[in-house]
Amino acid sequence: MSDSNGTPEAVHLDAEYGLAENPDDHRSELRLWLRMLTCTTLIETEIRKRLREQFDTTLPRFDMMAQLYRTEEGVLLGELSQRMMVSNGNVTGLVERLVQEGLIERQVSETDRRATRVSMTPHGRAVFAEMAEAHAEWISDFMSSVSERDQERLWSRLGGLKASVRGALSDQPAQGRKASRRKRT
Amino acid sequence: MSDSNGTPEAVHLDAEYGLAENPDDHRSELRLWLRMLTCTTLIETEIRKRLREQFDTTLPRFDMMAQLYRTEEGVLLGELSQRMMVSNGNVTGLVERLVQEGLIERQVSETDRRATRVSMTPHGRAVFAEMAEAHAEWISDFMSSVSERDQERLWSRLGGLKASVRGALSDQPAQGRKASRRKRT
DNA sequence: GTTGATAATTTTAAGTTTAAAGAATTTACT
DNA sequence: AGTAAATTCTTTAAACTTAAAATTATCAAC
Repeated sequence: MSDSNGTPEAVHLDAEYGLAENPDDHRSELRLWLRMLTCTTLIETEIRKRLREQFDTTLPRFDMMAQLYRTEEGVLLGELSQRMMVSNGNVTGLVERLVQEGLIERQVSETDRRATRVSMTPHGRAVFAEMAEAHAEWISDFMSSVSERDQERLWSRLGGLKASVRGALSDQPAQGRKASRRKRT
Repeated sequence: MSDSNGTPEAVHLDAEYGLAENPDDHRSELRLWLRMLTCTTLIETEIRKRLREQFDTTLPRFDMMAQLYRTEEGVLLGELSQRMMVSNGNVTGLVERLVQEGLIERQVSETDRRATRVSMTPHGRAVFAEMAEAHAEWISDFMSSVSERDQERLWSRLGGLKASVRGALSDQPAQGRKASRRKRT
């Protein structure tokens, strides 16, 4: 099995290694799960590498800026935590580093002094716009062999999967939050 | 918009927040990418939580044990790094912790004293078998609203995506490894 | 006006993760 | 046989990440 210059094709190991040999040992859900993990990790690893090499930044910082870029009026930290799907403590640290780089800024909420709203500085916007363009090109390139139609189908079916997961999680007993407060008539 | 007991449905924020409002600002590839991220993060977060609560362990440790479980004769550290899709340095640390827990053990390779092979202890196997069963049930439950047919389609199309990504990455210029060495006739 | 429950974020301790440098070993070349 | 290059893993420094406790603030109930 050779590529065009006669050398053996690279053999890639990843999270799916060894599944094909024992197909009955693994339910289809598990194989699907490992494939999702493999695909996202593959892409993430390459994005991380290119962000470091070309923009001297990290993937979590890029992710935070991406969320802030989409909301010009700024985002509360709690909301940022949810949108980035990371813990509050992690957000605090990331914000600190981006503030130090002059890319974002904090404002204490005028209506609730516990809350902090974070937004991008003009400088941050300019820097991010450049990274975002490159990032979009990379993603496009990664998916260049997948037809628009297949991408659309994947997007749609992953939406079904997402709803299934959300549904399964919401059937869990609530952990004593919000549901019992605010009894106002 | 209410669920069955009349309260408003929970509103979930995640990495896809804000995309629908500006569909033209984002290529389909980007939306697909963010959906993939959202799905995998959603599932990972819940698995992590249950592993901690029910088995007092962490997701990376579980992942390492899952790879070792599939290969009874043990795995070299470099190969483990590839199969787990994490760096060599990370693997070293994780191995150390699992060795300390008595779940896995190291053997220096007889044929190459640089290399270390890692395998599960009998105790580790027993512990992992239990976790693996629960884990498979969880994944099944998460995907319970997705038909077998749709899972099959997702698996297949994600395979196409994976190949596309691999292809895009292999078109990158090699970084001076193996390819330029070994001129032997 | 006071109080207890809740909310929003920070801090803490621990684990994970990366990239790069270092050490020991192996392999290829001369 | 000697040497240079490559390999395999460990160590290091820094960043990220989590869960839980702590701190500060808000708000509904009384």
